[in-house]
Amino acid sequence: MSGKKQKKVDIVSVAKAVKVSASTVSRYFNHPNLVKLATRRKIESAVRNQGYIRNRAAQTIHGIRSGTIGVLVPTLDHAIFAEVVQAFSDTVAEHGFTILLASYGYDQKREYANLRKLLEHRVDGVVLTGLEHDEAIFQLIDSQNIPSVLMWNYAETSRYPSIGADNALAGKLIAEHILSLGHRDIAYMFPPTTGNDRAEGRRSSVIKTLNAAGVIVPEHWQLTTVYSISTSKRDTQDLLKAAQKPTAIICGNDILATGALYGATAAGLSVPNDISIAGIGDFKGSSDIEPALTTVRLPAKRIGQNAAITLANAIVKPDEIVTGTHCEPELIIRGSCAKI
Amino acid sequence: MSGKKQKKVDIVSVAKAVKVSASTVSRYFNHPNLVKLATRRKIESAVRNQGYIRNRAAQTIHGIRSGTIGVLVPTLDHAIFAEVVQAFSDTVAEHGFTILLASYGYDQKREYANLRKLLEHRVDGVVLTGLEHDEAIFQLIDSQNIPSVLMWNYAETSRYPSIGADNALAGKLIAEHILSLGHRDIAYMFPPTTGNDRAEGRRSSVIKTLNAAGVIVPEHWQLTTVYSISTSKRDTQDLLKAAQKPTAIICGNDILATGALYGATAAGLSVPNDISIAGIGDFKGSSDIEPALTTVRLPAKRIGQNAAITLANAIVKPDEIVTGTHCEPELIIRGSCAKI
DNA sequence: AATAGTTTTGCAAATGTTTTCATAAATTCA
DNA sequence: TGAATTTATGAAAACATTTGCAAAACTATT
Repeated sequence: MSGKKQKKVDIVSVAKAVKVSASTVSRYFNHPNLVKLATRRKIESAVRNQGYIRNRAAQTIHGIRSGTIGVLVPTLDHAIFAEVVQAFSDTVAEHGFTILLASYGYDQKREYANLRKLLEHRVDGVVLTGLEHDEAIFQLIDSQNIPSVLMWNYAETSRYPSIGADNALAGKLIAEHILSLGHRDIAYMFPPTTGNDRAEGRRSSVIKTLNAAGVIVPEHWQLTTVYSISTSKRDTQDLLKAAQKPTAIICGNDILATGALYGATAAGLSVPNDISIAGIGDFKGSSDIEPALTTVRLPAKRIGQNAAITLANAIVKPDEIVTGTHCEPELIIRGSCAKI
Repeated sequence: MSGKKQKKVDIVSVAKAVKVSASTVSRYFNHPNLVKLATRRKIESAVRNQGYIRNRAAQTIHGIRSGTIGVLVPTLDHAIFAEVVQAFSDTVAEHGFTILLASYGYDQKREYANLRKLLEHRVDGVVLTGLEHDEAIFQLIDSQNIPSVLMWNYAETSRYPSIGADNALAGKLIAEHILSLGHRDIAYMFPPTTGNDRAEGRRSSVIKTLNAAGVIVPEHWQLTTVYSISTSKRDTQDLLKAAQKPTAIICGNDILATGALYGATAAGLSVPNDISIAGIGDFKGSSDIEPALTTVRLPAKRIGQNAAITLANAIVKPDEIVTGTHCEPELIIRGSCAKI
């Protein structure tokens, strides 16, 4: 398009322009202090007006780091994952890495296939979402011996260092809070938990905490509801049609809780006077809804940042041992729950 | 870790195991029909038990496509961008591409720097978000002559083919709707529009449409509010304290509209009886809120998919000319607006 | 069994860098 | 001013592949 003939511009063409060897140009980029200031200046200007851009691919085959980190998430389409990825990406960018992102829609086969793709690109490290993955995935990563961390959930003994919140603790916090408000007739609503260790951790710990306090949730108050405001709204309305109503509903995440809130209102109940509703997550918007949602904050941003720092560090200092970090969930008391 | 000594596994080690040359193994991957079935079988098994993973970097320096597409978004932290990226990523994945993602927080300097990074990785194509970018960005892309598309907004004459919704049309649709309901005392609320051609397009077209109908919005009803439910809630409350109240508020996006809805309710007004509130975007949740939000749908998923198809096609068929696509915005009438 | 044609394979060069080693140039010091 | 250092540069090998060309190994045909 432009007047200049589209000549291939590489390190050699830059070198030629400066009348210097390719090695020197290479050094200009990688060990600038080894090249004389005057030469550096000349190279700089040649680079500029040829529009030369370094070729990471060519560097990578020397065993030099690719400068990419593979990120595997189930989906970006949940605000909370988007937030984690955003924080992760920003933070690794500060360390000079770019992320290769792949999402697998909770499908293990796709997760494995995506991981292979990332490895073909010789990513310097990998982040997985959640603690549990197909054994084949772990083995594949092991075989490439590149650093890897698990983000979002935390457990002291996970296959790789984990950076995240302890979901069981989150469940415990909210259950204890509801109990402390005097509730005994409690319903709960969780998303389907197969292949989703995060939701499952919360769920079982809510149940355990309630049971420990002597509260047994009758079967028809144990709802399983897909991740959607409209579905949880409908399910809540149905639940509240019965003569026997719970005085509180614990929801597995804030989306479900938002739906439950709408559902309760639609059923003619006042929140929190007639019924208390609690979520888990503290999603964006949860504090703005009317009444504001009592929930447990899972610090997405902090998790993303910490995971990024941990992984970036593991990459540049391969000999240090890598440890996980617990990003504590925190009970956030707002208006949607009240004393009975 | 395993018993096998961590031998470097490359195409050569696979070749050795099969007693065949590296070329043949290479062909096994790239032109399988050129290698005898029996040999193919043997290679396959060697690949499997050595755990060989192809090295895209080594291919890439031969001018072969890298199989990556660079995606530049202002942020992932708005549901709507996350949705676009998700759809884009899923769709290009079907064509064998992986995305290199970089976000720049609406900062042009960072956008440029990120673009350079992506180019260093020799992405096969680039998507930018929105129509307007620094001239340096366009020039950089031009100089590398790789295909590029603009996504999210649509304009017939954009620097690169654009795939998205016409934001001016979206603004027109909602303004016309509000006018058609008989409103004349109209306020509007937009995010700061500097460096955000999307919001600006909507804003000016709302103003134009209102003016054309003889409606002039007084200065104190022209609100500029940052993208946040709580801020727009507060601003709306303030606005509605005055004796003179508008009968409708047009909001630049659904987040602001949601806040406005809360604000109106908090100010003791009933929506839509006392005041109508309209948004733009049709974000997830907009249909679930009470009352459900009247808005204009910007088909994020469709945009992402179309952008992906367009770019993937431009990459594999470099000679075809590439055209943009308008993904029509659509007026969605729900409960938050009523006849005056 | 010889020839012609086809299919399969290997050799070697090429890709764009980095790095080691050696040499040349510049600087310091006596 | 020359030797001893130090600093700056270049030549060539290396990295993991792909590919054009030519040779080898088959098949088919007579």
